[in-house]
Amino acid sequence: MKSSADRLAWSLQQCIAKKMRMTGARKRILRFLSESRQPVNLEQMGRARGIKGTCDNATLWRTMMSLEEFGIVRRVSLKSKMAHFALATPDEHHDYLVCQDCGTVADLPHTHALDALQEEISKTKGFTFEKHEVEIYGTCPDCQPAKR
Amino acid sequence: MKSSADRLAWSLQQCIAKKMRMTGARKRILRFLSESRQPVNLEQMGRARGIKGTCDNATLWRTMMSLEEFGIVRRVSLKSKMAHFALATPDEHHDYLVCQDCGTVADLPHTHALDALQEEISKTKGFTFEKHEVEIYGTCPDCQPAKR
DNA sequence: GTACCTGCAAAACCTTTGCAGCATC
DNA sequence: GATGCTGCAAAGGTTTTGCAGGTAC
Repeated sequence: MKSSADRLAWSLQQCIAKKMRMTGARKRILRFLSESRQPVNLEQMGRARGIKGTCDNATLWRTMMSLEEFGIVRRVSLKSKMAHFALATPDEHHDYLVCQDCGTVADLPHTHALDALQEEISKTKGFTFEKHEVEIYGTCPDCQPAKR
Repeated sequence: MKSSADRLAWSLQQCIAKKMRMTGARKRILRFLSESRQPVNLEQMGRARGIKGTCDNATLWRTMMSLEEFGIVRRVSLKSKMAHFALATPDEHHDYLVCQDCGTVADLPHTHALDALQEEISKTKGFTFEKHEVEIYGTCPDCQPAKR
């Protein structure tokens, strides 16, 4: 797992490489995304310390659209009404385990079983997974009825 | 794979069990869902032969909400702006393979690799998968650049 | 007859766009 | 100084709700 500082540095560097202007709003947004270990939605971003009151909603959106277009963030669905975003740093997991009851999102670490699954899908379906994304919905430990 | 008739019979039976009133609109909706092998959205449902002109959008929505609440249909995210729904018949796959380029949805048949993945997640994360759902995003054969 | 369902209409909500002014390069 | 970014405001599209009337049980 990369540090927030590493993630921030990576995203800033990407923006420069893509010739995006480094404005105050963008720095604040990238800082927040770097520190967010789970996908966040616009409302969370708008309320965040360091962003609140400094950035219009339209700007937030347009910024996220640009960042997504350049591959710096990913849009994650998560069965939510609102769009969620997460930094698209390389060499980090981008797969999610979502509780169908409470909506908690957990990381889905890369495992051998996942590789095997993708390989099997590639063989049978012809799909490729360069920029794959997996969302698995189940029931988290906290939401499982206490059986005994 | 169950026949459409089987799927329809199951859904009708579920509605009866849940004491939902069997109105004309609901029968038409269930028929359409039974015949749909891919998740469908409200717009598709509203345009479908057998539904078009006979059912208000608000009714469609409220019906889907009821059906979802009773576990008769599932809401599927599919990274689409619009909500998609699919019949939640037992003993059928409810996993999807989505193309990140064209949005095509393919079935993800149950494989041993998927079982292995879930087992591994259960062990390491404590998630259970009674009503699991998996969405995997990759690139379908048609959208892969022709390499040679 | 009662409880639930439906259509119509309008509201609520998230997302998108236009435009004039401003900041970055 | 030119280009791209921002805020404000308003439009667009999907989802949600209220209410009066109708339908299944």
